[in-house]
Amino acid sequence: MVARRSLKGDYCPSARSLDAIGDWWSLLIVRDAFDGLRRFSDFQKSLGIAKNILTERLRTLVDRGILETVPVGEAKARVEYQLTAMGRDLFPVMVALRQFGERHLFQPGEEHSLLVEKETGLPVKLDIRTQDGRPIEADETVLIKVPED
Amino acid sequence: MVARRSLKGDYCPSARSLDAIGDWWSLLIVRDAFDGLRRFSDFQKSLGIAKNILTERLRTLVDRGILETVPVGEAKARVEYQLTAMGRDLFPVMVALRQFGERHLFQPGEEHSLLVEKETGLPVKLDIRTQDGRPIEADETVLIKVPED
DNA sequence: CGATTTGGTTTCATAATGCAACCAAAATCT
DNA sequence: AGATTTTGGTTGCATTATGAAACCAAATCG
Repeated sequence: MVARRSLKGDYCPSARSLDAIGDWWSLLIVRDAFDGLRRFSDFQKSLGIAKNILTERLRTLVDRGILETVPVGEAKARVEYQLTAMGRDLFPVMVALRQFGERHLFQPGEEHSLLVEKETGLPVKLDIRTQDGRPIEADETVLIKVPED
Repeated sequence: MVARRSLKGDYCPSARSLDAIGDWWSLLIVRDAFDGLRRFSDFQKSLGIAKNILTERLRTLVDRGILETVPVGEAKARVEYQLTAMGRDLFPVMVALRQFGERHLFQPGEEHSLLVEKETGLPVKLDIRTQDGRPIEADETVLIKVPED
């Protein structure tokens, strides 16, 4: 394949994000981490991912600061994986993907999962707003370039 | 590689979304489409993607209803690609990815692009709220299962 | 009308991924 | 304690996905 190009140096923040978590499995691992999974075997069972690939993905997610290992029990040999603060900041990405899926990728009445507020049980909303709080659409926005200092 | 598993049947909306747009190039193509790119050669120049892969990705994005082709000029042979209504609904995903990147993947003072409101030039915000408008964090939410009717 | 650009397709080499077998350390059972 | 099972991987091999480059027909340009 000649090694796919890294986007780490791209000036577009979306591109860099995809570089960090945009491969096939990484976001699914992060989703499971948000669901509370912590052990190698948990991820493996949940995703049906090959073990060598899971090993590699967990390693790079740790390298990139999205997951961290915590020793389990007395021994330092066995670890669990949990989201870092940076990893938890992927929450809006997960919610955005979820809402797109809910809206467009399910038949009406089809069984699916739903993200709700713990306290009230009501579905959460995600929206894009201006600084003064007015909801805004894509065509009312534009991309500008912020030069280096 | 033995053909990676499709998530089209997964009950998790995030998983289905990733199935639709979660490969290496698709979201970058969608990002460029939001930036106004429409021609094969535009995407090719912007992304540096191999032409055969671009062909395949454009085709599946059209198949999945995220892009649509519009004939250009008189001839039906030449087409441009534009986002469908469904495709435009990926806007929050793009913004969420962008904001994560801005926050975590750039050095302070490093050059980057920024999404702003056309009218005011002010950066847009994205946040997750309860039904009554209170901003909410991941740990105040929980996933429930919505059974089929 | 001839040359160039656009929008691909085909071929080939290589990297990424999956599967299955294997293994050491930890945990559990007797 | 010793035997057995589970956990958390690693290794080797087969296959798929991807990229690069060559090629090509139709549209466009001069």
